[in-house]
Amino acid sequence: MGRWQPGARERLAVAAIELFEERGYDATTVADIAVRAGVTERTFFRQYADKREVLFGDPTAYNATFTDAVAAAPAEATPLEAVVAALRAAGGFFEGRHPYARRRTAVITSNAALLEREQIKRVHLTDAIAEALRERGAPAPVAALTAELGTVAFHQAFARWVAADVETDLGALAVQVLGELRAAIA
Amino acid sequence: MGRWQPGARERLAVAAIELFEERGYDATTVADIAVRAGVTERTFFRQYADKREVLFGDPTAYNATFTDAVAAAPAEATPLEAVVAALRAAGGFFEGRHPYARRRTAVITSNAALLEREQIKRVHLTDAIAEALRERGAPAPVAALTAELGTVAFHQAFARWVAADVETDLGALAVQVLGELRAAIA
DNA sequence: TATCGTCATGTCAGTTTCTGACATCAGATC
DNA sequence: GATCTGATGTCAGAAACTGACATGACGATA
Repeated sequence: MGRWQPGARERLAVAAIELFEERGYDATTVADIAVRAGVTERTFFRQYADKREVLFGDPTAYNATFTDAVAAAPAEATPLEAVVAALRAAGGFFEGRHPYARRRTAVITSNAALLEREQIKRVHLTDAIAEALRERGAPAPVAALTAELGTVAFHQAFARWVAADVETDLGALAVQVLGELRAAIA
Repeated sequence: MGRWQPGARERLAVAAIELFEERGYDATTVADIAVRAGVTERTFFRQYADKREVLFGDPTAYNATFTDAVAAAPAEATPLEAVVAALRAAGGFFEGRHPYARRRTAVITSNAALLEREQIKRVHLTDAIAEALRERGAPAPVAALTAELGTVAFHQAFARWVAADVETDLGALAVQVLGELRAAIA
C-alpha cells in the first residue's frame, strides 16, 4: 500500500468516536482526531468528506442490505412483503453491533448537526428502497409510501432495540413494529 | 430602531437569492451577500445561524399552519381527517407565492447542502404534526405514520404545483394526492 | 435640555472547516 | 534496478463562523 500503517480510515473513525465521547462533538477538532489516529488533518478530509461523515461512513453496504432484500423477494410478493423481507435482512446487518450502536447513538443524539445527518441518511435509505420497489414494478406513489412505512418501522424498532440493555433480534422487532403500524392506520 | 436602514434581515434574504441565482450557491460568499444588502458579514451571522438558513428562515409560522389546523379539527375527526384539514390550510400558506416558490425551489434543487436542509425541514414538520396528533389523543405510532402520510402527500403535491407554469390550488392538490396514496396502500 | 440606557450594527482578531497544488516514498510491476 | 502507482505529507489559502468590544441613533427619564 504505502509507507504508512494501513487502516488510516478505521483509526480515524475509532479516534473520532472516542474523542466525541470524551469532549463532545463541537469541542473536538478534526486536527485532534487526526493526531490521535496518527495522520494529518489533510488525510482526514481525504477519507471523509466532512467532519460529520466520520460517524456515518459509506452508506452503500447498509442501503444495499435493504435494497438487495427487496430485489430478492419473490416476484409475486407485494411491495409490503418485500419491505418485510428487507427489515429482516437489515436486522442481520446490526447483529453483534449492539454495543457500538449504543455508543454511536449516544454521540449522535447529543448534537444537532449529527442528528441532521442521521435524518438525511434515513431519507436516502427511503429513496433507495422506493427505487428498488419501483424496479419490481410498483407504481411510484405506492413505492414511496411503502418505503416510508418500512423506514418508519425500522427506526422506531431501532430506537427500542438500542435502548435495551441486551441485544435482541432487531429484524424481528422491526417486522413486529411494522405490523403495529399497519394495524394502526387500517 | 438604530442608526441604520431597517429590514436588514429581509435585504439579506433578497440579496442572497439573487446572488444564488446569478452565480450559484457555492460561488456566492456570505461577504458577497452582506455587501449587496449593505451590511457587514457579521450582521449576516447575527440574522441567520448559517449560510443555508437565509433561504429557510424561521419555520415557526410555516409549521404552525399545519399544526394549528390539526389542533383546530373537530374533536371527533380521525387523525387522517385532521391531516386533511392541515393540507388544505397549508395550501393557503403558499397562496400568491408561486413565483417566489419556483425561484427558491430552483436554487435549492441545484445544491446538495440546500437539499439536505430542505429534507430536515420536512422531518421537523412531520415531527410537529405527529405531536399535534398526539395531543389530540392519537397513539404515538398512529400519529407518526399519519404525519408521514401527510408530509409525503404534501411534498409530492408541492412538486407538481411548483412545476406547473400557473399557480393552482395547492391545498386541493395535496388532498387529492393524499387520496391517491391511501388508495395505493389500501 | 441634558443625561442615560438600549440595542442593532460595526470592527477586528481569531479559530475551524475544507480545498488545491505539489512533494515524498514504500511497494508493485516490468 | 528503473519506473509507476497511490496513499500520505506539507503548505498556503479561502471561506464559514464566533467572541469581545466599540459606536451611535433613539427613546425614556429627570
